[in-house]
This record gives sequence, C-alpha cells and structure tokens, in this order.
Amino acid sequence: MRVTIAEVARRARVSKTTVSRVLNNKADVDAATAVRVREVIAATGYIPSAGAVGLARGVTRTVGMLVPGVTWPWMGEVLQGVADVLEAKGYGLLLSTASRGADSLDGFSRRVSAKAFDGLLLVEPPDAVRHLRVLHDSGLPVVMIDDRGRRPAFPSVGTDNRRGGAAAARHLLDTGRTRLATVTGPHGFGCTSDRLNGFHDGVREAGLALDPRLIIEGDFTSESGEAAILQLLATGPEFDAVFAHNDLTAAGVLAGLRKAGRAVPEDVAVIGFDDVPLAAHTQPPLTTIHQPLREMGESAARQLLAQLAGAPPPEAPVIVPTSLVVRESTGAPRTAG
Amino acid sequence: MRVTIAEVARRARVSKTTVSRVLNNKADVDAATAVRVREVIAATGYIPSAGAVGLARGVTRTVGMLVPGVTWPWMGEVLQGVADVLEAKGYGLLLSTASRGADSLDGFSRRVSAKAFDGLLLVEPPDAVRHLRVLHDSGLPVVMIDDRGRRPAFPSVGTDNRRGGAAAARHLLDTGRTRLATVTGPHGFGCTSDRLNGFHDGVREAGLALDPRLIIEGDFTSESGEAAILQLLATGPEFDAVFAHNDLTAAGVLAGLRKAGRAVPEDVAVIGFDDVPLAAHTQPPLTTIHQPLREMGESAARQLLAQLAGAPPPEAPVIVPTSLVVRESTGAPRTAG
DNA sequence: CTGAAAGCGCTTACAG
DNA sequence: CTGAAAGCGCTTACAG
Repeated sequence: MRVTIAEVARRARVSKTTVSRVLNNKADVDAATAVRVREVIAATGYIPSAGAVGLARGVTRTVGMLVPGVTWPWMGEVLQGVADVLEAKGYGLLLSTASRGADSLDGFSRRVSAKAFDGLLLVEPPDAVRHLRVLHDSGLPVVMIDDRGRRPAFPSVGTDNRRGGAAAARHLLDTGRTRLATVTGPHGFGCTSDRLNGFHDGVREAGLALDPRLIIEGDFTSESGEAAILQLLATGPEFDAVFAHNDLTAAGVLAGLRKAGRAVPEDVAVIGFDDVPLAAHTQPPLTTIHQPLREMGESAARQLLAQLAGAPPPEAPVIVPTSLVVRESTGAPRTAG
Repeated sequence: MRVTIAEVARRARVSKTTVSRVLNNKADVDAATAVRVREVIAATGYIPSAGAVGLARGVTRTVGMLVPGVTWPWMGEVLQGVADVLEAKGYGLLLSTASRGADSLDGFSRRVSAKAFDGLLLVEPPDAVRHLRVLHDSGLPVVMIDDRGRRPAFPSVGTDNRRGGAAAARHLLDTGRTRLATVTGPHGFGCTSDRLNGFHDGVREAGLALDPRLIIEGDFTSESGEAAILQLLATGPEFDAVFAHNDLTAAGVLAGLRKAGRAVPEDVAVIGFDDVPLAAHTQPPLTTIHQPLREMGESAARQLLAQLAGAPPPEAPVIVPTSLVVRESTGAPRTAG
C-alpha cells in the first residue's frame, strides 16, 4: 500500500496542510512539529506523488524533447548534455522521436496539449513542427537546438559553422597547403553555406582565393565524399587538401584517396567537421572541426529552465563555438622534390 | 485559457460524466449525444490533461528508462527501438541517465516512488539498481536489456553472445584461416566468457582447438586491441586471424596490424562484435557479429507493455539472435607460396 | 503556528 | 441513457 500525505498526517498527528508545509520547506512551522513530521516521512519512506503534485501546482517538472531520431551519431552527445542539466535540477526528460513522420507529430502534439511537460526542447525540428498551432497557442516555453543555421522560429542554440569553416581553411594554409578543395553538404542547408562561406573567409584572409572547380557538392554521406574525390582526381585541377563538410564525407574522401594511391597527409591533407566518434578511428585519424554538441545540449536545457523560472527568452540565438581537433590526416606535406 | 472537461460539458449541455464516457468510448451513450459532444471536443481542440487522467486512473501511460549513459555508440539503436514501439502505443518515454552515479540513482528512485511511470526499462543497470528497495517494494513491472550476460534479477532481453562467438570462429575457419587469435573483453564480464566460449565451440566443432597463447585479454578499447596485437606479434606464436570481442577493439587490432605491416585480410583476417557505425568505416571495413540492438529495444518495450496489460513476466530471458555481417576485413588469405 | 475546506481535472461506482 | 457525488493525492488561500 502506497503511503500518502494523509497517512503521514495521521501518524504525525497533524493536518495534511502541515505535512505539505514541511515538505515544501515553508516557514511558520513549529520546529518540534517539523521534526516529528520529518521523522514520520523518513520512517515511511514517503515521497509525494508526482502526478498529484503536478495537478495541484499546475506544473510537471518535466521537459519534453523532440528529436528527429536518436541513432544519428551526434545525437547521443546532445542528449547527454540535456539529461545532465535536467537531472541535476530534478527535472524529468520526456523523449519523443519524429521518426514515424506525421504520426509521431500527432502523438507529440497531443502530449503538448495534454500538458505533459512544462517546456520543450526541439532538435533540428522538421518544418512541420514550427507550424504546430499548439506550440504557439499553448505558450509553452521552447528552445531549439539546431546546427542547420536556419532562421529560428524560437529561441535557439547553435554553433558557429562559419567560424568553423574559417578555422579549417586557416589550419590547412598554416600547415603548408595551397590548393584547397571542398566537398560540401547538400545545397540549401544553412550549415552548408555557412561552412563554405567561412572557408572562403579563411582563404581570403590569407590573401588567396578558392578555385571554384575545386568545390564539389556532397550530401553528407561517405559515398558522396568518395565520389567527389574520384571525380576531382579524374577531371579536376590539382589539389593538396580537402575540407569535407562532415566527418562521414571526410571518411569517404579518405577512402577515395586511398584507392587512387594518394597518401594522407603527405600528398593530400583532409579535414572534416563534427568530430563524431568515427573521426578518431579512420585511417589516418581525422583532423576535424569539433561541434560542441554536449555543450549545446547543456546550454539549451539551462536556457529552458531559466525560462521556466520566469526569465525572458533571449532574443538572439546562443552560439557555442567550435574548436579545431588536430589528428593525423593533416600535417606536413611531402617536401617538394 | 485551457479548455477542461467541465467547459466541454457545459458547451455540450451534458455532465462531465458523459463527456468522460465519450472520451473513453464507453458504450451506453446516446448516439446523438455522442455526436454533439464530439463536435464540441473538435471545435475546442480539447485534450484531457495527462496529469488529471493519471491521478484519477492511477496510471501515467509513461514508461521510465534508466540507461548508463546515452553517448555509447550502440545506445542510440536500443533507444530508437524502444521509442518506436512505445510511441506507436501512445506511451511516453521518461529517460534517466545513471551517468552522475549515486546522485542519479537517488533522483531516479525518487521518480519510481513518485509513481512517475507505469513500468521500467533498465539498460545494463549498475549493480546498485538491482538492489534498489523501491523497485522490489513498488511492484513496478521491469524489463532489463543487458548484453553482459549476468544472471538477470528481472525479466530480461539479451542477445546470444555464445552463438555469436561460434559464428565468428566458423566464418574464419570457412574462409581458410587456421591459427585463430582472440582479444577478449574484460575478465568478469558475462559477455566476455560467453563470446569466448562460443569461439571455442566453433573451433571445436571443426575438430580443432584454440592455442591458449593466442588469447589475450583486452578491455573493449581500441588501445587494448592495438596493444594486444603488438604484443602477440612481438612474442607470440604465428596467427592468421583475430576475433576481437567488440568493434572498437577490432579497430585497434587493425591499427596494430597496419603498423606492423601486415595486410588485412591477406595476411590476417579480423572480425569484430557489435556492428557499431564505426565498423563500416574502418580500413578495411570490418566484418563483425551484428548485435540486434534495435530489435532488443523493441522486444523489451513490447514485453513491458504486455506486462502492463496484465501478462505474466516471461520466466526465461528473451534472446534475440546475432548475425554475421561480412565486410572486407575477412576474406581469402594470401595463397601460400 | 495550525487546520478545514476548496480546488486542480479527471474517472468511477452508484442511483435513477 | 444520464448525472450528482465522491475520490485520486496533493496545494493553497483563508480563517483562526
């Protein structure tokens, strides 16, 4: 039999009101009474029912999180960052997946309407979500986590794709490369243009320019990286470095270069973007631009909690900076004979 | 202003009882009345408050899930499997992480006591969890997902590590290898001994035996794989194949062989275990024993839901079989000169 | 410092 | 077929 506040009150010979007061550390409770109540609580192992407290107070101390899917290699880090700060503050995390399309969104918006959580974290939300009427109507605090660089419809945290691209260019230039190629992400993604523009920035700062024939569009798969390199090798101008817009593409680039008999980093340097677990285990290990995924998760969760506490939502997106992780796929070029 | 059942009742000119009845599709409601109520529900966009329903009914339609951490490479698949079946059935998923140690477990057991969910999924639970008094006291339905092969304290789903080990041996033998080495997981893990025993089984079935000097203990890191190979190469007997107890270790084995100038698969074949995303991108791509992680998640979730529906917990662990994924790290050996 | 009562938004016997 | 009332387990004015 579950012990309730009524049972605690009975045993401590006080009213439920008083028990509630000591539970919530309100002032104005006689010290001796409080001690007695606490003893009963400890003895019975009483924990207030989350549901009942929620109904009475109108809050759930639970945060919803909608993610496109949870198998993406970088999702784990984001999730862990979120979970860490939420748990530290005693909040629950109600996870929803948009992997089943419209059905998922239906179920999800039901939960919104059912007030199953106090606030919401949206990771790279499908466009449909931004138009969910319930979200706007409900006045639910929302924070978006998005590295796609779209104009946010909600307060958001992202990373600095443009500076990351610039850092990639600088690193290649600094290590003696001169003819830089790029395999981009899909056209139309904000992060693709940001990373590419940043790469341009970095090259331009050095007083150089990118050869447009060395910019190939990929689609974030390793296949696209390999195909791009093979094409470049067959028909393009010479190059001594490749910036791939994500690590998977970079892995494909490495595979393509290997097939063609080009040594990395001696003949060609390769740099990726993301720093997923894979990056440390390619051959050679991949230099890459680290996305601060865990920090983004933490930051988003903290912001949401602040809003729940009454803080106004920040008007500008919060940006967590990228960083350069140097491994072995970049390094000194083969000394010209 | 949120619309409540009282508001719906008022607008439809019936009692809350009747609204509740049509909401829950009870029989014995006049057809015309039901239509009227449904119209009001549609017009107002009314959704019952999850908290209120939960309090009245005593269930939350939410399942808790405790995981050791969410950044492990194979966690995503398990989570996705769980999420898919839970969402399809309209259940919520309340995710908890044990990554902050005792603190996490405290917060977690509070939620158990607070009846924040109807049932619980435990992934490779820390030993502390199995002794949580609340779990036993609360009578909460629990299903464990564990590939560590420990004797389960709860109904559980696992995979067949032993058969997986045997399949690895068979594959190596079938492709012409004769001197098989192994880099195991840490001593004391149930899965380590299962995979090793299975490997023995496979070798024995062929009428052969394992050379004990070719069995090296690793710790599931790529470093341990590389170190093991280097040691074997330096001081051990000859070998032409390596079975690593997980893919990360196998990646280390590949790195060690490369440093030593041994070609894979020509000189040495390598097979891993798990089939994490990394496995498809090592050089060469890794043949491995696939763990059915997503299916394990699905199966566990389905079982838990069945228990919530009143089914008795299965007495024996449910086993989802592994499968062999052949890539390029195994294949024909160099023809003996 | 303390308690009786109303209320949070539902469901469920019970009575008609 | 329908509704008034009690109950789920808390919190919170309000009164003393």
